[in-house]
Amino acid sequence: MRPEAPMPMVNAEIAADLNKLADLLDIEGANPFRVRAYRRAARVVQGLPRAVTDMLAAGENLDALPGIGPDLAAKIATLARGGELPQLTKLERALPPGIAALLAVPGLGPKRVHALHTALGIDSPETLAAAARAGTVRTVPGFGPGLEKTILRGLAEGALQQPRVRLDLAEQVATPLLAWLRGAPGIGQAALAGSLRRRRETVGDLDIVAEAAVAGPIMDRFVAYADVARVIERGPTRATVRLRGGLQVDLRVVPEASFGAALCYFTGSRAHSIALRRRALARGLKLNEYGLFSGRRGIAGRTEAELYGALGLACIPPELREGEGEIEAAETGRLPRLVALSDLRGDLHVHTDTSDGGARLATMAAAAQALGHAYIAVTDHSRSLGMARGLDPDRLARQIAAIATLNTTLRDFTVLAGIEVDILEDGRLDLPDDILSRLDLVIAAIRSHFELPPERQTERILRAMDNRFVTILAHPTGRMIGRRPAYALDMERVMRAARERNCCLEVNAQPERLDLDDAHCRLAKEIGVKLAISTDAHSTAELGLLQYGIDQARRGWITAADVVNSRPLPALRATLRRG
DNA sequence: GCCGTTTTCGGCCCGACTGTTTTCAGTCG
Repeated sequence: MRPEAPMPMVNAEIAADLNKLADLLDIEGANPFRVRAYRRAARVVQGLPRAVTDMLAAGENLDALPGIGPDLAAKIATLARGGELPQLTKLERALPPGIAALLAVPGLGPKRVHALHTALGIDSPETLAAAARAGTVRTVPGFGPGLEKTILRGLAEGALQQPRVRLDLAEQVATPLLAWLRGAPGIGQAALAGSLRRRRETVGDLDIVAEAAVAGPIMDRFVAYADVARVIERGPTRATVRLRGGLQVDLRVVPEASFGAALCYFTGSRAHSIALRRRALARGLKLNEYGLFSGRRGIAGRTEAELYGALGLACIPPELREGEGEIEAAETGRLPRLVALSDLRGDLHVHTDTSDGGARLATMAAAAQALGHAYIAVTDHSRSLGMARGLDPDRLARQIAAIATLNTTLRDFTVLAGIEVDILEDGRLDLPDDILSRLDLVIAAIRSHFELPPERQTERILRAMDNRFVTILAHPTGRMIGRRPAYALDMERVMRAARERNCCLEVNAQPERLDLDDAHCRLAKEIGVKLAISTDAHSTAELGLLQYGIDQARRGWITAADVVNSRPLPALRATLRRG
């Protein structure tokens, strides 16, 4: 028997190891900037649209990535190939495994964790809880009864694993809260900031920025909100609460002259904010949440546009503020004009009650037209999806006829006949070509056998796209946020194959799918494959989900030209025609 | 550990708030 080859690591595992290394270095008291370099590298790796192992195999230099130099590039390569980092092994020997989890306890950072470990041997949330209950935590220099209480409460509230919340759910919480705040006396502008404003697929907490000459009344109203479970922190201009649902909310109130600067600062991301501040410093200026200053003289801060302008930048849309090249683009006038909801002319993935949708064909068409669409594609499920009452060729033929009849009654609106056809395990499609050939478009989808090895999964999809009637690949990774990971496949190969075959990839706008995600959208643009942003609506209400797909596409630097359903119907038809 | 329109060495974002302290360190965003 040959010795077992080391198991290559996927990006998320590499990022986890880099974060673990950062945590342990932090607790050990390493140079905080060095720690930050590791954390930044972890984020970069986590956000890559492609597997590090693939990049290495293609001979790419990892140190071309932002924030990754020769040392980190070597460490990442070692991890990717399944090797061990001596540095990490050594740290893990010196510090017990549970200790990094302590950093997640509110009020505890690296210094205090280090102090607790040194003084009391605390090395896990369990030993910490015991010590806090016994009242020995307060005996450590720098600790007191207050911190002990904070720690106990944090542990009790399960703050250790506060999960991120899906964007749409966070929005449902944030919208009424913002409306409530707007009722405060003396309040001017007020806006949601943070990752919700950047439209990340999930958010960790809510950030709100408000403008007023006097902050007091707004703070009062904030903490009096009916949904507030606990006030965590409250100063004159800033407060933090936890809502009953568990979400934490930060409010910051600033004077009118500072609103743009505060909004920018609290929108982040942190990487973007840091880059802006460095840029200000390089020009002999200072940037903070109150504005941009030359000495004591304020230069900008009332609006974001003014702020970016004063830094020599075009105003950067919030969705791009991730520290991934947007500042360089804004400097040289290469910011894309991002696709907007108003660019879309229709929706290319819609279900009716013929399969598992909730509304009838005519109802869905009318609802879509009322939204301002010029067309929709009705794409019910194919037969192998039995639980969804999938269509066989006969029922599909009847639906094609029904759509043709409906179209004769519609003005300035067209229903395209389509199908969401299952890709079978071997890559064949669930319906024969003779019926597919009669459709305006064909969406191919994986709905079973998620666990195939990556090579087989990729080949399966490529084979499905070999069918000349397939126009769109639905929810290409199959992930469900918080419920199911993406199936393993070589996305870059899928994208190149799709481009060669003139096939589009879907950006599925269902908030729990958002598939493709932002990073994959950006990769699609690089590779030159076209996208279809669709709702996969199963009811008239879900036709309104398009915005969530737009959000991810914007985060992926996508313009209207990259999106097929931004085209008028004749151009769309020409695009969808296969070789 | 990274990085360069001041720098290849010496910097690295900045302020609010809390709890512990008699003036500030640590955490957080």
